[in-house]
Amino acid sequence: MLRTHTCGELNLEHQGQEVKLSGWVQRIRDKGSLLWIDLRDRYGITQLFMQESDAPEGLVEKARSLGREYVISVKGTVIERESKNPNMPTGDIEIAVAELEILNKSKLPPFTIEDETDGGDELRMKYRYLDLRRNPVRRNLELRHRLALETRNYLDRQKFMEIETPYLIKSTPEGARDFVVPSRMNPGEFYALPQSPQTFKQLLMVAGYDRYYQIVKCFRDEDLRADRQPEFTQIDCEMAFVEQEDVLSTFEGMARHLFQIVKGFDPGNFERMEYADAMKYYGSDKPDIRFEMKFVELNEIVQNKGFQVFDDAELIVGINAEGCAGYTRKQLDKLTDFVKKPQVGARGLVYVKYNEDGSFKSSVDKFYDAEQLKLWAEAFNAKPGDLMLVLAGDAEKTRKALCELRLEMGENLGLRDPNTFRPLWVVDFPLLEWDEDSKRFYAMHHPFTSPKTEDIALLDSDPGKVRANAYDMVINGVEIGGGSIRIHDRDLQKLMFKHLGFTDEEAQAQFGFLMNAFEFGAPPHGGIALGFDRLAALFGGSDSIRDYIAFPKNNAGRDVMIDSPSPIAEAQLDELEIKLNPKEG
RNA sequence: GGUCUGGUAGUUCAGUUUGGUUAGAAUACAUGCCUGUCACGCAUGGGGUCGCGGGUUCGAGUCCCGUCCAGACCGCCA
Repeated sequence: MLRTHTCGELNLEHQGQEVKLSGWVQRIRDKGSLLWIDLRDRYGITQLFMQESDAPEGLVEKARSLGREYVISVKGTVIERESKNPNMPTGDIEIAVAELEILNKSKLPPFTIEDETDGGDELRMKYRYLDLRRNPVRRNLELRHRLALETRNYLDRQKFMEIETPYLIKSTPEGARDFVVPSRMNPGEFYALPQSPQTFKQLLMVAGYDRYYQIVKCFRDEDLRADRQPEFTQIDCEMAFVEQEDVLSTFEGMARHLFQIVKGFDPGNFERMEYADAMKYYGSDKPDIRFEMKFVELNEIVQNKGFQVFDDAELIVGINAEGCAGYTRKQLDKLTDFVKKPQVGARGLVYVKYNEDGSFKSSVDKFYDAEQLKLWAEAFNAKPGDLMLVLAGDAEKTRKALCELRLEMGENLGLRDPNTFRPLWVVDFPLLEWDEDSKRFYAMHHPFTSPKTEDIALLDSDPGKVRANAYDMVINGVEIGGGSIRIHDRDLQKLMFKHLGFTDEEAQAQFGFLMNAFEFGAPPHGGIALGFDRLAALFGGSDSIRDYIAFPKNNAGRDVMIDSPSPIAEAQLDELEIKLNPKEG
C-alpha cells in the first residue's frame, strides 16, 4: 500500500497514528538539524518533519537529496506541531518521518508549482500537466465538475435522459465553418464534426424521447477568442410538448439550482427583455444589467442647432455617468481614444459635464448654450455632478460603439463586480438577418427556429420584421446559452428554407432526413443549448474559458503541448486519396 | 483577412524614448551556515544566440526592413 491517507485530511484527532503518505515534494525547508518537507497531493499539503539528532540513519541525507516535484512515499507518526500554522487545514500536525522512499525523481519544473506561479501563459500551456497541479487550476476543474454533476442531478430529477449523438455527421452550408474528416472507406467524401447536435435532438423528439439532454463537445472551425475554442462543451437540451414559457422556466430553474448548490445563493427570478429593447437601451443583444446607464437618444433635441456632426448623423445617443463630472481632461481624452480605437469605431466623443454648482461644461459649448444643455440633462435624467457622454453617426455602428463605452464606464466605476450575478432572458429575437455581402437573409438562430405565429404573414412582405420564438440566457453580459421553439411542420420548414434561398432540391438534399421525419408525427418541441465552458468561467469569475478547460487550444487553434495540428504521413494521404494543394505564397 | 501589445538569465520583468564601459533586478537553482520553519533567514556562486534573418552605423538589446511566435480585439462565430 502506497498510502493510508491523503495529504489533506490529517489533524489532531489522528495524533499518534502510524500513517503512510504519498505525494509530490512542494518545498523543503532545511534549518540545519531540523528539516521540513511540504508534501502535496490533490487534497492538500501535509508537513513532514525530521530531526537530525533522532532520525534513522541516512534519512536526513536522503531528504536533502530531494528536489521540487519528486514523488515520494513516507511512513511516520502523526504528531502535534510545536508551532502551528492556522492558515492550513493540516496546520496543527506534522508527520515525524521514519521511512522515506523516492518513487520517482523530477526534473526542475520550468515554472514554480505555486498558487502565484512565475510562469507565463505559453509555458504553462506547453507544460499543462504541471500547470494542472496548481491549486487555482485544480479548483477551476473542480468547479466545472460540480457544475456538470449538478446539471445532471437537476435534469435527471426533471426526467431528462442523457443520450449520445454521433460526432461523425454531415457538413451543412448554414452557420459556422465545419471541421471535416475524410472517409477512407468512401474516398472523396467527408464527415463533418457537429457544430451542435441540433438535428439529432429534434429527431429524438420525433422518436418520443420527450426530454433529452447531453453534456457534449461541439466543433466550429472559426477564429478563437478568450471565450471561444474550436472544440467546446454544451449542455444541449430539447423538450417535446412545450411552449417557450415551459423551456424558460425549466432552464431558469436549472440555472438557479446551479447557483444555489455551487455558489450558495439564489439569484431570484430572471429579468426578461425583448431583443428590440436590448438593442435600443444597451446597444447589445447581451446586455450587462448589473448596472443601468441606459442609452438615451437625443436626435430631436440636438439636431438643427448648427452642429454639423449631429445634423449629419443618423443617430445621436448617449449615456449618463453618475458622479463623473469631475473627470479631468486627461480622463476624457482617454475615453475619446477608447471610442476612436478601430475596434470600437466611433469618430469622436462629445461630453457634457453637469457641474455640482449647476453649470455646464461641454465639448460643444460653441453650439449649445446652458439652456439647451439643460434640456440634454433632462433627457438623461442627469443630476449635478454627472457626466453625459454622447456619440453620433450611423445607427448600428454608433449603438455598438456606445455599448463598448458603457461597459468601459461600468468597469471604470466598479459596477461590474464578478461576484454579483444578474441573469436575464433576452426574448423575441428576429427570425432572419440580412447579409449585405451575399444579399440574402440568414437565419439569426438556425433554420429550424419557428417564427411567431402572428408574424408568419410578414414572411413575404417584410421578412426582416418577423420575430422568432427564440431566446438567449444572458448573465452579466455573457451569452450563456440560447434556444428556440422549433418548426415541427414540414410545410413551414419548407417555407423557411425557401426564404433562406434554398431550392426544394437543395433543402431535400441537405435536410431531407429531418423534413421526412416531420411527416411521421413530429410533436411540438423546443430547447436550449448552454455554453458549459462559459458557465464555468462565469461562476469562477473569469473572462477566459481556457482556465476551465483541462487541455485548451491557443489563439491560433494549436495545442502547444502535443503540438497539433500536424502534418500526416504521405501514406495516410494516399489511403484517403487526398492530394495537398498548398496556396501560393 | 485586419488592428494593437509583447518576445532580454530556468522564470517574471527593467533597460529600447535619446545607439556607446563588463546587459541588471527579483525569483528559481547550487553550495555552506542555522533547533520550530511554513513566501524561513543569512552568506557565496553559477546562469544570457537580448525570438530569427537582413540593413544603417566606427559601434545595435536599442534605429530601419522582413519574418516567426505569443496574447487581446475587429471581421468571422446560424
